[in-house]
Amino acid sequence: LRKSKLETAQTREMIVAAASDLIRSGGIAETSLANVMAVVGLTHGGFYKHFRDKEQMIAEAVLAAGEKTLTTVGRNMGKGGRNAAVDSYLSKSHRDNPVPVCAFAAAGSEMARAGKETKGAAAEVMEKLFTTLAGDSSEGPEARGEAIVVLATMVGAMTLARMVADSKLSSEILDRAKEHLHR
Amino acid sequence: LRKSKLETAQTREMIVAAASDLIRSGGIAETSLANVMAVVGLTHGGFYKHFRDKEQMIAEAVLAAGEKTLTTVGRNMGKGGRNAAVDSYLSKSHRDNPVPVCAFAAAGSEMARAGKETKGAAAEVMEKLFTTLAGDSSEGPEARGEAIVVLATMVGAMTLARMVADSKLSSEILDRAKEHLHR
DNA sequence: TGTACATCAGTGAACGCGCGTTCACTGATGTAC
DNA sequence: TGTACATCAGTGAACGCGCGTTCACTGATGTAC
Repeated sequence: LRKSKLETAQTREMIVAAASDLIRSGGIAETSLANVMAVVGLTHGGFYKHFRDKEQMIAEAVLAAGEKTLTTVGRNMGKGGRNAAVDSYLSKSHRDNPVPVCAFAAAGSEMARAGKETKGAAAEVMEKLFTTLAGDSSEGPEARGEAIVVLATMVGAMTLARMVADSKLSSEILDRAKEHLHR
Repeated sequence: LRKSKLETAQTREMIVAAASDLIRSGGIAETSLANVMAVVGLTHGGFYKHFRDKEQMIAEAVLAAGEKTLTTVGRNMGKGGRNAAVDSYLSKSHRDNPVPVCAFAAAGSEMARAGKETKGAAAEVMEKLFTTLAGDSSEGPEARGEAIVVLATMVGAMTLARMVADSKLSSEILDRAKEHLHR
């Protein structure tokens, strides 16, 4: 049952959005094509009318997830500067969210072993995040370097905080990282 | 063909060591029992004479990998203090090592979704690393908090550095993190 | 504007594969006498 | 110390399952006249 061009484009976007959610909640390996298509409400066979293979979808989903992170970080930067962005990222609600905002903390070590397309998408998102975290140009030439450190610390702290079951230790990690990154 | 108690204990250790290597090179999901047993030189059926299930082996392997990290970090702390430990961790050779020293950077996001035993092992390793990175007690009461930040930044920076294919950007991430953590 | 045909989004069964786990079996090790 | 038997480490086939991918088919959409 052929669909209109508009519907086809919408379906493609829905697949990418579903994959973006599943990656952030369960990582890349657990994001199966059958699950993605089921979320969209389609059967898995139709997947290949939209994508060459799983890798292509994952790469686009990483990009889409990145846009979500950028929007959130950008909004917080606008509201309360870098401290606000840091506090939001390292909050308990972000740690416990079943569908976290940041794909890097949710699937970073998998992306490190992913294919070219996925790593390219990750690099693209990372560069944009550095720019956003560096703030406006009045921040000086050190701003980019600082932004790199801020993102690395946030991703590492969130990953460690999610790795431990003990909530006291987990909170301690988030709190020390927040303190450290405040300026 | 029953083996002697000594041989049985050695086999078990070899399985854990093989799993530790495979986790650090390919993560948890890609570490299949058949691969682990093949590395040891056995067939996969015998696995269950040593472990209840995959989870138990993974948890022990995380602990074993942690001991490796602790030894390396401890040795570098002794030789050149925290700066030396940071430089070694964030070196290009650690980034490019097919069997990296640190399981947290290699499989952190997978550990965050792992079972109780694995997360317990991760927490145990983490506490020991905090103590080692805090140095001797002359460092003051801030030492533990600093150690937490140092580990989070190292794990995050290494994960980000491995995620990008562009080696200029990857080196930039490692260098900014090293600079930042030096004291 | 209406008709005839080509296109193609989506279906659902099928493929080969690797996974974790189970099991009957083998024969050397460990133990009881 | 020697013998008889129980134990159990390791084998290799088998299991059910979910994976990514392919394919013949359906029928609405898009296009050419």
